[in-house]
Amino acid sequence: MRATSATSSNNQGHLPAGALIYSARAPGNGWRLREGVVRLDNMANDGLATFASLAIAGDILGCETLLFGCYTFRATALTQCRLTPWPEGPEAADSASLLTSLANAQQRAAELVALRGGQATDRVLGLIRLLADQAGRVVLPTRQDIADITDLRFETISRIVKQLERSEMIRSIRINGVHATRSFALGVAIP
Amino acid sequence: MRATSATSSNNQGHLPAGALIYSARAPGNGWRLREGVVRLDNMANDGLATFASLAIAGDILGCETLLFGCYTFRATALTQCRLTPWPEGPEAADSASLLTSLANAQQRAAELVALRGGQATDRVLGLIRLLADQAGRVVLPTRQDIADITDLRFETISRIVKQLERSEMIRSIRINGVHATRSFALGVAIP
DNA sequence: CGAGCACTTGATCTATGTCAACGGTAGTGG
DNA sequence: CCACTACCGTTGACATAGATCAAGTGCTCG
Repeated sequence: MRATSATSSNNQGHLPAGALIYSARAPGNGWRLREGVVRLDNMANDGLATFASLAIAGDILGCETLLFGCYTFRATALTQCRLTPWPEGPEAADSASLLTSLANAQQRAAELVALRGGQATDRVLGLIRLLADQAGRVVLPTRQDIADITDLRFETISRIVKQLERSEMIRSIRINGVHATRSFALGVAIP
Repeated sequence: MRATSATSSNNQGHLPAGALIYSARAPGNGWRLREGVVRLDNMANDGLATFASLAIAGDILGCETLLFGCYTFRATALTQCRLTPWPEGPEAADSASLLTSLANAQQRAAELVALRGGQATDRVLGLIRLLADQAGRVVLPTRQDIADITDLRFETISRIVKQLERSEMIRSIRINGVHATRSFALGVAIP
């Protein structure tokens, strides 16, 4: 783990959870995230990574390489991901498509802000809802990754997830190839 | 205060601190923020405003109106602001300009995230640095607005600002027309 | 000069952090 | 196929940063 790169050989842009997608300050191209969840980190000079942002299906990653020639953040896959190169074909520099991406980015920023404010339980629930598919199924990142995203501690996340499970807000399900403690179905409809 | 709108008569797009720029779900056009700091809020159905995002000089506001026909967030001026309509002239739907805005938006999201994590003092200092001009001068928003941005309480902000002043990290200065408790110069260089 | 905010400050409470020990899962190598 | 081991997650006991509650004080503007 933590070795594969999107530019390396991979099966049709599929990357496993935990994989490094690209490194900060490395050269490369942009990507469209088709499936999965990606974590972006600011890399301090001393090599310390601090959570910077989140990308979910549909988002554009690394568009800044078109401007600066290299990536600003480090990107790692939090769940299994599928990426395709961006810009591509006629969609390319289409300004209508860019406008949509800009509006999406501003919406995503607001969602991220919401995940870092208020009660701990609400933050975790907010993230779970953000990551859930239409059927209410989620493959959660590790407790530590959830903690980094919500600015809480992994022990706190562990307690909250367990409590949500006990109160039947979420229900553990098994998905092949996914760690037993990470796949859930929402017990209640997404509001 | 809290009454003027950007679309109303105003002197050359200048708005005073506290002014409403536009309301969520209202129709209108996009804006380029030329000077000042703007707060964006998510408006719940019950009229409750929750902080969603921050815009600083150079940012584009309300670009989603081109897609949806109305604003997603409510925008209010935290300091005196100057706005110009967007898109405008040749800059218009230029995809290079949109790409820059997209990269900026992603950078801004990361900065916002950083303002909501870690020690309270670091968050406030981070915001002060984000808002300071090149000379290290800042007109701070109200304690309550700083609290909403950093997800702290205004009493906590008050204590922290006072402590920064006493430890000479910041120094109060007087600016005409600005409340005595809000204008500061950084006592230490911006790292 | 007086009213209304915005800010300051003290005392106390509590949600979450911290530290520590242990348990379970899954990947690895014999 | 099993044993080993490295993570990852769970749980308890205790500490603390910041929240909350409660008076004040001092700007600004009318």
